[in-house]
Amino acid sequence: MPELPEVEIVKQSLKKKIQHKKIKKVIVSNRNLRFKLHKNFEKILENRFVKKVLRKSKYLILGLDNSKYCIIHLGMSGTIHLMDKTKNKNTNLSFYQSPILPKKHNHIEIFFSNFKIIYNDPRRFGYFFIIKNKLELEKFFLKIGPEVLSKKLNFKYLKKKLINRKKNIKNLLLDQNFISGIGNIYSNEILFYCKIHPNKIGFKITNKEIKKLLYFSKFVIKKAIKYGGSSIRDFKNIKGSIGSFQLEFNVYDRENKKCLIKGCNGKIIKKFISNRSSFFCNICQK
DNA sequence: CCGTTAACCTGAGAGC
DNA sequence: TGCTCTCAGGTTAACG
Repeated sequence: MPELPEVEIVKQSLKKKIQHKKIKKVIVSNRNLRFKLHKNFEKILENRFVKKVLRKSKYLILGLDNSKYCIIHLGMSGTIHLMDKTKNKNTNLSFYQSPILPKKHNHIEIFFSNFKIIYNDPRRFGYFFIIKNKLELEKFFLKIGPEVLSKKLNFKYLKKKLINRKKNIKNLLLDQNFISGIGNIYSNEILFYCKIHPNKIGFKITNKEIKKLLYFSKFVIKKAIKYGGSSIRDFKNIKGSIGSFQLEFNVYDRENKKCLIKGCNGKIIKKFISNRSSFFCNICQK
């Protein structure tokens, strides 16, 4: 269930482990992920060197030495685990979820010389996608909105995109064609910092608020990366977890708690806005 | 084109 | 203990 910061952390640990390494073997036990796995998935990956490990928005990208790319989206419950052959020890690279993984949800195993990585995904909303070449990769990412941290996300872009938009700002922040990389946790946190009500309609967002949105969306995402992402729900079970942004939440999962702004007597409201839970201060956010 | 809703899945936790 | 219900960090097809 990762957003940009969590995917970034997975990328960093994955890169350290598999970049410049050769894929020896691939074993797939379930091809039915969000999208059916490529017919020749194993063949395409086997005996290839991983030249690059990248991340764009919420996607992981493995660049192979045959000019192909493997894009990975973790969906809501996808995690990547590392199994060391010699130590027979399982390390969860996606530490935002419990390291205990029921084997029945291990769908893909990628073997390197003395370790393997395992893709585990109970809900199977995640997917692996093969991209032919660099041009196709660029095309793929042109279809989604600018990444929250990119320079393409600027005042001019937001101003233009907000004209006549009747969607509320919470939904717009979650819309990957509007801005990519933000999910439910961070959209709530960003709007809290901006003091904008999640239900505020796009075209009613003022210039001053656009500036705040730009500043705080980049600020929150960068801060979350710095804290190693958010480890929620199972995080208490994870020893040695470095993801600690959940301790910095102002609104997410803080229903009925006091607003953390000094002097504000507001409390945090939980409300469903378009099927996603929204958390906001009933006084601060207008 | 735009906006909304339901759907895709499984498992954890709450309430009874 | 066990049943039923709701909810979960995401996306997208289908519809009006």
